[in-house]
Amino acid sequence: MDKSMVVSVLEGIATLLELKGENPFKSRAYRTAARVIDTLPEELSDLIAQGRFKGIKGIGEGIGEKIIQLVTTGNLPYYEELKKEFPPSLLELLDIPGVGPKRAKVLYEELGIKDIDSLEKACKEHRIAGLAGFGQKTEENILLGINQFRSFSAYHRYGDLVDIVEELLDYLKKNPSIVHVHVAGSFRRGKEIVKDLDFLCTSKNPGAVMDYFVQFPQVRRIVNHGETKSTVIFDKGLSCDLRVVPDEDYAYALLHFTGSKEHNVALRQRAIAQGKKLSEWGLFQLSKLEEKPVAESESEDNPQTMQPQESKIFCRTEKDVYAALGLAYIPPELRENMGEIEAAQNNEIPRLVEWEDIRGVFHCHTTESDGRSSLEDMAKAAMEMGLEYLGIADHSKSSFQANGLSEERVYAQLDKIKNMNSRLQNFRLLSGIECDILKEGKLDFSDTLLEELDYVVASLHAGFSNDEEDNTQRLIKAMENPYVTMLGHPTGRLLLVRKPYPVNMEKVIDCAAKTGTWIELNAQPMRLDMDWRLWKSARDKGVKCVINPDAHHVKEIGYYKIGVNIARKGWLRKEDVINCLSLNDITKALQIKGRKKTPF
DNA sequence: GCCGTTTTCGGCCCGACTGTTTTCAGTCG
Repeated sequence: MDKSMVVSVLEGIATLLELKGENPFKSRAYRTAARVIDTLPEELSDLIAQGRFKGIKGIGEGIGEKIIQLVTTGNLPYYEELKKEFPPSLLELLDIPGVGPKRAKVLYEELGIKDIDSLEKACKEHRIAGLAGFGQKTEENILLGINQFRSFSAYHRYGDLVDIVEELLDYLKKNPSIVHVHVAGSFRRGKEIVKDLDFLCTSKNPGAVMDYFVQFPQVRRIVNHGETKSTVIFDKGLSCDLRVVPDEDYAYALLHFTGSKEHNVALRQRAIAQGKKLSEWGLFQLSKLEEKPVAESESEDNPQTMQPQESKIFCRTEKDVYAALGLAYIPPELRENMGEIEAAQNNEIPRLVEWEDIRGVFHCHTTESDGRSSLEDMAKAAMEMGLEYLGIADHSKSSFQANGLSEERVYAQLDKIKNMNSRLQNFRLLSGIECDILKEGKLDFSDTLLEELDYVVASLHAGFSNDEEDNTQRLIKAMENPYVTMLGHPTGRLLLVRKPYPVNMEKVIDCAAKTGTWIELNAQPMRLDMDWRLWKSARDKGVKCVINPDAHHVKEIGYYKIGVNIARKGWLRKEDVINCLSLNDITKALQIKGRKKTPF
């Protein structure tokens, strides 16, 4: 039993204890233990075998013994017994916003509700409002929560699909009868939310490819197993198609199945205007009708008296197809029919930023606040990834829930960073803070402290109201502070979980341009905030982007690559992204940035 | 269930918000 399985068992116990209404500190102890195990650099089995498992902070006698039992026997009777007390489907209810363990327990015990469907039914029959502690409003909110959950669960976050896409590509490439294979669809376009996966390959033996595809180990259900197209379902209801086409049609098919629909429609209209026809099966030159009249004898059987003749325009790559339409190559990320066709016609498609351009990142957390990796480990990981600098930005004191740093702890961390930097070569840790934006745009720390740091990320975490003007003014006020270098996750959205708080982004972007504040492209797969749809106009107003992983673990530093996808969707070039600057240049930029001269 | 310069019991992170209440419980971050 590996670490991640132990972590999920401990978290499962914590959830079940909450449902039971046990001492909340007991369930918290299990959550803490899960977190500690998740953070351990070593394998549990090694620690136990070498007798070094005792004495880890957060894991006492009780939980410690359970973990040992779990790791050595692969089973934990305590957990199995706990699970028997509630139907497994009851845990679904906790996914509904507004339903926590206490309410789930009451719903189950009083009304026998054990899954989302029965909860929805009870709401509609107004049986919820009568329960003690529940009212009409709660009933309405739960129903809204169910609708939200349902509408979101049909979609998947890009970042959550990266692994399975790579695994399936590797798997398909191992099959000798597959010549070319590519992921297409909205995943290839780098959309932050993806409904299903589309794969495309070429082969002379489609049947064998289809048989191989449906045997992919992650397949949970086969929906369709055809000759040239199959559909399967992975975990979490993720649907995935694979199509096989002849090798000579690959370019057209890849273009077609990459989309977007809107982009394809625009391309087809362009083709028609040029006397051509574009489909997934090819690009065809249509001959003029009068040149090829259909023979009279044939026309009697055919209501159409004229048959246009088609001749296929041979294209080996997508680039060839675009060229045949008089267009420069359009990268998949831009294919949203948002100006890319006009740009391609005028040869104005920019050279988009690539992840290899990134030289360092800001906004990373450590164990000092709510991160799960130490400062030392984060620095080491960043160096190993070939980055030149790593910005640390732990939470500020108002973020209690994230163990935000007090002034004293900020100064202590600053000293530690200076000390580490004195021993580092060709790499630098940058000292920063993710400073909470409080009511009325006040910052969580005084300017005196902020001035000491290399940079400041200002973020809104709590207390955002439903008043757009109020939220907007808070962000603006924060950006006007001369020590605020960048605005963190500007809209606060959590993809498929929480909508952005109401904020006038146009005003925020204008203020960023005016004050020279950088805007973050937070690359946490849950956030990807600011949205790609806003970047092009922000760029045109002179706003600089900073792609940050918002990493809470060494493994999350690499999230910046997902951020680069989004930056590309936002038409950003290397020169628009601040962290494409070398360590030398970033140091200079921070000297100006952190001490903005103009008072606002 | 964990922990200890408040040490073997008693506290454990804090505050906003909402909706339910008549002083507070549940949820969320």
